Amino acid sequence: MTTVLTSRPDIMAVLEDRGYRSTVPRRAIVRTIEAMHEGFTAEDVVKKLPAVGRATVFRTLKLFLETGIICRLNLIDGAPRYTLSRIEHHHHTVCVKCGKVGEFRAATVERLMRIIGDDLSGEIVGHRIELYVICGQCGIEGAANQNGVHMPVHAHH
Amino acid sequence: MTTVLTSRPDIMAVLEDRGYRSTVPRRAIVRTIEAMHEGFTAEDVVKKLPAVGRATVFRTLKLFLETGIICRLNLIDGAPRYTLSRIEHHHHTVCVKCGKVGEFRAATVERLMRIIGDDLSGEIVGHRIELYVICGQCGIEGAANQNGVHMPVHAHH
DNA sequence: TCCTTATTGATACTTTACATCAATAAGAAG
DNA sequence: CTTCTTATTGATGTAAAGTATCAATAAGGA
Repeated sequence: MTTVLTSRPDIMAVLEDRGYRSTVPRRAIVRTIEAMHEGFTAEDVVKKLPAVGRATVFRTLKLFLETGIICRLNLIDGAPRYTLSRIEHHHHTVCVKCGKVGEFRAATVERLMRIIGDDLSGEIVGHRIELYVICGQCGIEGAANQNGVHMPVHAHH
Repeated sequence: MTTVLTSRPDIMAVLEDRGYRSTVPRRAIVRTIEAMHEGFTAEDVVKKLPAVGRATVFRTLKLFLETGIICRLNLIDGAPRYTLSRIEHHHHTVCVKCGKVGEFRAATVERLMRIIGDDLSGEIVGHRIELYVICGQCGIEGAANQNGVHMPVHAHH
């Protein structure tokens, strides 16, 4: 169930269908983020592509977000993390040790939303579910271990 | 089920139990955020308490967050929003029109987590669920209406 | 090849937040 | 009530994250 990788449509084609141009910086950014599995930050992209202006990176990520090409996760701490949208509607797991982002789907979630919606006064227009996990790899590496990404654990609200 | 307000313990008492001092700025901040229902930003507190230094506000909110006294919601856009923790474990609704934050509990959610956890490789250490809604009031005020808080709707991931 | 206009990059700026550090005030002890 | 220790504060500077502006450039249709 974790990280179901279905085939993804060509990103530039999606953009062109919407009337956006296929430019050198955009193609570079697409290539870059396709190569970065398990999520990336805006700063990651800026650093990997010194030839592309900072503003352009942020503009492009924003465009990709609006177009649904990428997802954004606002973590408890640190900069937002992005992932390529691989499956239509999904939710995220974030490893609290290494920051790796995974995706999952669960029909149960959608059913749950409908149940909760009946109890609320307002109308539900969207939802966001993030699971904080200790990923397989970090679980193995265990206690004697210090990693880069810092994630406090008071994330359970 | 929405916004169950159980009685909340005295915040300063909680802090003192943990060895923190009861200071003038801290009491001022507690009073302020207790008066602000439906969430607040760090900047809200800064503006309401010009006598309290900016750094102190951020430090104190961070302390409150670590102590579990307040919750933090990283919205899609704009500054993080905080709420007083009124109930032990809960989730949030955010109005995409006015930004008001509500709280809810649902036993179904906890059950769901256990079901999903069985399917994941890692161990779940926490979760976060946010429902994006159009709150009762905003729903009534309807279309001919422009509010302060801006919230894009691509929030359904 | 030309022409229109979306897009870019440089720059400056804003917002949010943290680090530093001397000055202050909590509160325990006497 | 006074003294003493040290947590806490506020001013200041700085960092990080992201946006606004605008002249220069390059996409891509004609």
